Amino acid sequence: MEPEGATRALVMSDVAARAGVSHQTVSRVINGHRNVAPHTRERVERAIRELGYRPNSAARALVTGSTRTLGFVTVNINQYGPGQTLVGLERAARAAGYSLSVTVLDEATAEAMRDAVDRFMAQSVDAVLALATYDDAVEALHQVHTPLPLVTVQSGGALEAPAVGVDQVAGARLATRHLLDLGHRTVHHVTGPADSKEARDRDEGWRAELTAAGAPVPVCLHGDWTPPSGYEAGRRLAARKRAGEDITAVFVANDQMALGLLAALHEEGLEAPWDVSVVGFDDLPEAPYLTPPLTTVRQDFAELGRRAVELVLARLAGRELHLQPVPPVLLARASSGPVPVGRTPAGL
Amino acid sequence: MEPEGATRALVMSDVAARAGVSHQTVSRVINGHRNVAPHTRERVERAIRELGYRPNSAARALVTGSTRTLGFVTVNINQYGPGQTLVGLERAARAAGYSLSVTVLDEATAEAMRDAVDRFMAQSVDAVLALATYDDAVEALHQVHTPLPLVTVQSGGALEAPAVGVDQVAGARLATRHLLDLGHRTVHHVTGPADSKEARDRDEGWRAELTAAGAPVPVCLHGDWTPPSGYEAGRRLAARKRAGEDITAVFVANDQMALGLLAALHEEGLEAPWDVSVVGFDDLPEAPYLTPPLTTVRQDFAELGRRAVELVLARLAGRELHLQPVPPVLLARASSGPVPVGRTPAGL
DNA sequence: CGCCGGGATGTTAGCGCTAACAGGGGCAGG
DNA sequence: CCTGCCCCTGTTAGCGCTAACATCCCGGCG
Repeated sequence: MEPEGATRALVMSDVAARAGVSHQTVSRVINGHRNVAPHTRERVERAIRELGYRPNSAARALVTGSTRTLGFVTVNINQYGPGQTLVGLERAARAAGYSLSVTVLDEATAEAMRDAVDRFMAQSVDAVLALATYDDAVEALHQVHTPLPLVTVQSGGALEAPAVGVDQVAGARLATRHLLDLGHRTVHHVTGPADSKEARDRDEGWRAELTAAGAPVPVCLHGDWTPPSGYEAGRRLAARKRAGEDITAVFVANDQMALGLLAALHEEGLEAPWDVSVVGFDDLPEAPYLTPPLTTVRQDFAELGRRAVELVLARLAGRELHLQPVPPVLLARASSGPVPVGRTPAGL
Repeated sequence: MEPEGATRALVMSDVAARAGVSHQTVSRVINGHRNVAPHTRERVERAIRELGYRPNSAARALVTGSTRTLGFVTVNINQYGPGQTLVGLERAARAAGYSLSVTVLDEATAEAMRDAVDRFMAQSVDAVLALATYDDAVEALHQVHTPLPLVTVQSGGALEAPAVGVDQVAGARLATRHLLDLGHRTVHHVTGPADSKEARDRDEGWRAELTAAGAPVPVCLHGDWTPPSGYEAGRRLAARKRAGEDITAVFVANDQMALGLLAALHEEGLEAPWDVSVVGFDDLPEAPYLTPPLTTVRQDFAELGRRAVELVLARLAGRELHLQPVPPVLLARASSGPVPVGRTPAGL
């Protein structure tokens, strides 16, 4: 047993010498080639173990052309969705024997995106995964002429590149349907930023469900995913309600804004679900503990990550693969209830 | 102008040929060596630009022994702190010309940690950054005999390895002091998980401040960072208060638990700050929009990331560097107020 | 008995880059 | 005008690995 504190880096020929074979045989063992005698294989494996040898990945990458690294670029990881997507992706990549190199964009501009992909190329990652919900980012991705396989996540198919995502439209319909089922005449909507495909998809789903139900489609309010913007929307909504507008249900495009909205409503003396029902999107860990617990739509990020990696590996293997969007799930909690007319909640 | 759609990867000698120099001169230009005639340098640079050439990082890594990649290993990135730390780190690493390879541990066990570091070694990253707030992780880090420079983040100096962190003790003292200054006789505390150094540091800071002020040190409640555990603590606290215990102020070890606690209190008919003052830790984006807006302690993760990278680069350069912990900041909001005796809040 | 085929192993040639040394031309000083 | 030095540039030799080819040995068959 060799002491593991190596003064000099171990190389393949050290293993070869110890096993009494050529370095090429060691290489064959490591790469699992057949045509190695069982006896030899075992001796080599023992030598590797005893020495604690690790193949040099740079040398390997140089000759094979693959670094077994995936690049992931995203914006705004401080939001729940991107963060969870990262976790899901990393887990899936690791399971497949790949490392994940991460870039967090400061801003969702075309230039920043191009720069990030550029860095990935320089780093010679095998493929790039991009969380591209913002149009700027998507556009930048369009412009990047790269021989690298590219898979976009949550881009809503806005790009011809292979993509995976959670079905945002379906999620929004779920939320809207839920409120309609509760007896609300219609549902108001607070959107995410207009340049986000995700936000537009949720808007579209909301609109579609309303139309399908023959409900009027109210003018919607606009936010930017952040709690302050939800707060602002809440104030405006409260004012409109006080002015006599018939507002009983609101679908907010994400939980963070819903939280801000709830706070504003509360300040204005309006309480969910009694005065107005509120549904969010994302299912933050905090959602069940808001006042009131927030009804919301959950996205399965682990599954999303798994599919993204699956897709990228398929492309790497030259296979074409088409994946259906991941279906979201509605979680009904206390923030949504029947229409406020003094009756106790009855329906569902 | 060459068309950039390359059928074959560009190599250094392509650039050399175009610029009419040897590949070594190209190398010199790329690596910013002096002793290159301005005229030549410019011609080479133009050729690089026109061809869109990018040096092959694997070849470079092979010969220099450096991949210019940093490995970052963390647990539980779905929490705000780790996520923000990642962002800060990535930003700082990128600014220094390094890439960040990320591993998210499924569980904070020694084995998982060892495995992660192992992978990093195989990947030949230049150094490893570890977010090691859990004892298991710290212990694992102890056991990992690696020639790789290792810098721990938020480990509270529990390891002899160089470390950076936000001063948790100071943050907890800030929170406690704030409540004491408001006139509370003492401050109760909901801790994080016992095997987290961060949690213990906050506990220690709370205890120290109380002792320094000559205030009694109540038995504390235990949570695990999650909203449900905070909720649970809130219920118990409410019960104790109803049972006649003198509870007027609570310092909760993080915002997520504080949120759960607030919800439980609300359910029990207790409202902050009227019935009890609550202070959290982290400053989630949601904190200002809770009901009531949460007083909390903010950690500067961007700065933390910067220092971590600074430290790791110093070690890589052979310099020894000792950095002071990053000071946290208290943000007083509506969830904390004077002792409840029927008076309206006055001070601050 | 010699030849052939195929499995096991060794040898050689790069992958694309940087480091170390070699050369060559200009300018100052003798 | 030559020497010597310095600045610039080119040439050569690897980094550690894998792929392709060469070699060897063995058994089977004509």
